[in-house]
Amino acid sequence: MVTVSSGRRPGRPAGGKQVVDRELVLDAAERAIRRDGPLVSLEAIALEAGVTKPVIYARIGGRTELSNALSARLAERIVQSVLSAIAGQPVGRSALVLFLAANLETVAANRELFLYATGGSSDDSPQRSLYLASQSAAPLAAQLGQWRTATGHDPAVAEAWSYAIVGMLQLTSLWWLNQVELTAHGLAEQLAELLWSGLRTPPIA
Amino acid sequence: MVTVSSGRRPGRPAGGKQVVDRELVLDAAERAIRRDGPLVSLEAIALEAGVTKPVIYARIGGRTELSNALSARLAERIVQSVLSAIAGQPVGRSALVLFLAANLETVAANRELFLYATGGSSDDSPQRSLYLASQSAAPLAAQLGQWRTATGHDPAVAEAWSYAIVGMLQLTSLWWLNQVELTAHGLAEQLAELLWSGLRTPPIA
DNA sequence: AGCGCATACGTACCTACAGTACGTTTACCC
DNA sequence: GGGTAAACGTACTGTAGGTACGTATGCGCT
Repeated sequence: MVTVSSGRRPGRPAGGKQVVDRELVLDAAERAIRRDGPLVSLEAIALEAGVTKPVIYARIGGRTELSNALSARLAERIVQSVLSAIAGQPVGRSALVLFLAANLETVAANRELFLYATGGSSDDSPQRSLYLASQSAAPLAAQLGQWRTATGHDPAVAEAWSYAIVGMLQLTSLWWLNQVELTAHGLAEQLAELLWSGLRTPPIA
Repeated sequence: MVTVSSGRRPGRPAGGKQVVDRELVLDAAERAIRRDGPLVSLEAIALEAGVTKPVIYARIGGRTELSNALSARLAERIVQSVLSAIAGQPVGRSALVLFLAANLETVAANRELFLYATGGSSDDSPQRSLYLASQSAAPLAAQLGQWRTATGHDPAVAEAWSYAIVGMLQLTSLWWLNQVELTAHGLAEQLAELLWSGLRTPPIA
């Protein structure tokens, strides 16, 4: 591909202000990902933002940081959505369903971004995947630990359990997004059944 | 980097036999990954195998297929390890612990390969991640469905549950590999507690 | 007002790597 | 013994991440 000319001439732009700030770059990156899939190039993102690559590097700092920033965005959307879904609800199975459904719906609403975040780039993505997961897992672990203590149980399992639940949601979402024969609520019910009651369901007989 | 000269001259090798076959290429790829991390180049793998890139393409067929083949290898090792661990065991919590521990131990024994398989490359890795997961999830779903039916429950949840369990193990493994303050058996116990009894643990009081 | 320095860019380049066209050597078969 | 197929390395192309450098504008200082 020929080098993209951005239509502007070199030099500081008239007005003395930055043409785009960090948030606008991330917005452009999201649009580019939605349009071109998880494999977008930095140049395509820069073009979408109306600037050139060095500006991306000045605002964000390379492909790794871009991936981290976008993953953090998605994680925060999920956390916010989940928090508002279970606000005021007593701990219990129905709250768990709300938690799971809110998570699934947010993922579906940010489909391309989710696919990008879960392994789209070429970086040390195991590390990033873990980083993304920890953003969701950390608040969950805090809640879980607190609840375990309140009900008289050992809170030591909270961290492992939170990663377990986040991992369960991650892969299940990926699977779900490629099959769609199930509503978010339907899948949330199935997962809630496993998480709340466990495999140890006694025989009907 | 300069083009790697492999020491051999062009032309069909004396003896008329292939210098390396598909399995040897995959072995070399594993060694290269163990040595250089998940970001190894195809050239480095070719060098490790003692051949050049076009041979890799002839045997395997590009980066995507290489990733798939390596992921399939890991998946099969995990499945085999798990099957031999629970062979002859009655369904129950202790069998679940064995299942989880065998899974974790195999992942730990193939650390670099696992990191490579869970997002190391630059391809459509969401698809590959799902492909890898399905290799573990499919047999699990069959067992789960069978067991659900045998105990008089709806087997429709089996597929979602199997992906849930595999995803749980995937992310938990990733987290565990970066912290190591827990034995495989210890973590397996914590996960078994969640999976077997669920969150609905009644208050002690 | 005019001069210098910091700021905010785009252009053009370098490098690395996936993927491929082509030539070269050996084996096999009639 | 000659021709074809198999097996392989060399050398190239395209693309994408990352960077050095030149250029135009704003701002403070004299």
